[in-house]
Amino acid sequence: MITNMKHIKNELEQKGIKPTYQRLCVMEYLHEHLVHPTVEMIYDELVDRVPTMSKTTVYNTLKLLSGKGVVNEITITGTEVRYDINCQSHHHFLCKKCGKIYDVDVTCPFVNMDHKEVSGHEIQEIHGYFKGVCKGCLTS
Amino acid sequence: MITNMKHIKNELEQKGIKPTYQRLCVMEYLHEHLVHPTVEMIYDELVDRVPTMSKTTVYNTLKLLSGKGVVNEITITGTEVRYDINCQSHHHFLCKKCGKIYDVDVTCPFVNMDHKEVSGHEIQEIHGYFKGVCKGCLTS
DNA sequence: TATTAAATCTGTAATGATTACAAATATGAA
DNA sequence: TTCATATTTGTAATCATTACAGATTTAATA
Ligand SMILES: [Mn+2]
Ligand SMILES: [Mn+2]
Ligand SMILES: [Zn+2]
Ligand SMILES: [Zn+2]
Repeated sequence: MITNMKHIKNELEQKGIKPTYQRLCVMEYLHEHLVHPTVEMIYDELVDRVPTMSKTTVYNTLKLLSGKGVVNEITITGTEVRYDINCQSHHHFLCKKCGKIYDVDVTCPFVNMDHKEVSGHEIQEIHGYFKGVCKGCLTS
Repeated sequence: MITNMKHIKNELEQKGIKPTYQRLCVMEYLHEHLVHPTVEMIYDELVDRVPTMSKTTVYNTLKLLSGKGVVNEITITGTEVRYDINCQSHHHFLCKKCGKIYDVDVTCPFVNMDHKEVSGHEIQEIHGYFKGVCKGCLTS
C-alpha cells in the first residue's frame, strides 16, 4: 500500500481538514506505523524530522483527526491512548508481557452485521479486544 | 440477591484474601453498586461511613482484588478505571452523553466458546463493548 | 498478658498522561 | 501591506494513579 503525502493531503481535504504540514506528518506516521502507537512514540519520531514540532500539536492533531473520524482512539491499556489509522471496525489483541497491540481477524456477528441498538441503547461504535500473551512472547 | 458481610467474608477467605474491614467495605460497595464505579465514587461513599478510610487503601484493595480475580478492571473510557464485581466475561455499553456503563447481553461466539488462541496469541481475557447513546439519554 | 514481627492502612509526595491557556507564528483575503 | 483568523508552540495546571514511609493493627509466641 503506497501512501504518499499527496494521497494523505487528499484524504484530509475530503474530510474538510486543512492539510497543514504537522497534520500531514502525523497522518504519514500513522500510515507507516500500524502498531497502534502512543502520542509519545509519534512525537519522539516526528520531533527528530521536524524540530519545531510540539507535543501539544500532536495531541491537538490527534484529537481533531479522531473527531473527524480519520483516526481511531484505542483505550484498552488504561494508562495511555493509542492510535489507529484503520477506522474500519476491527478487533485487537493486547499482550500483557510486551504491551504490543495487534490487529486480529475474528468474525463477530456484531462487527459484520450493522446492528443499530442493544438493550435499547443506540450503538455508534463497536469495540472488541483480547488480552493475553502474544505469539512472539510465547516463543521466547 | 442477598450479599451480606458474612457472604463476602467467605468469598474473600476462599480466595486466600484476608478479610479486613476495609476490604469488606469495598466488596460490599461493589456488590451494591453495579454501575461500574470509579475509585472516586467508591472512596467518596466509604469515607462517609468510615472516616479513617484512605483513598490509597481503596486503590490498594482494588489492585489486590483484581489481581486475585475477584473484581474486574474496566478500561474503556480512557480517563479512569472502573470496577466490576461481575467477573464472568460479559459485554458493556458506554454512553457518550452521560458516561454511564451498562451491562449488555449479546451472544458473541468468543464469549461463549472457550477459544484459547487467536492468530497464534494466547487468549486470557475477552473484552467487548459498545459506545453510543444510552436508552435514558435517548428519551430525554 | 506482654513482646514482637509481619501485614495492613494511612497521608503525602511524586509521577505521567492529558488539557488549558496565552503568546507566537502562519495563512489568506481585502 | 494590513488585518483577521487559524494554527502552532511552550508552559503551567489538572487529574488519575503510584511510590513511599510512618502509623496502626493483627496474630503468633513467650
Ligand atoms: Mn487496529
Ligand atoms: Mn459489567
Ligand atoms: Zn508480547
Ligand atoms: Zn446516557
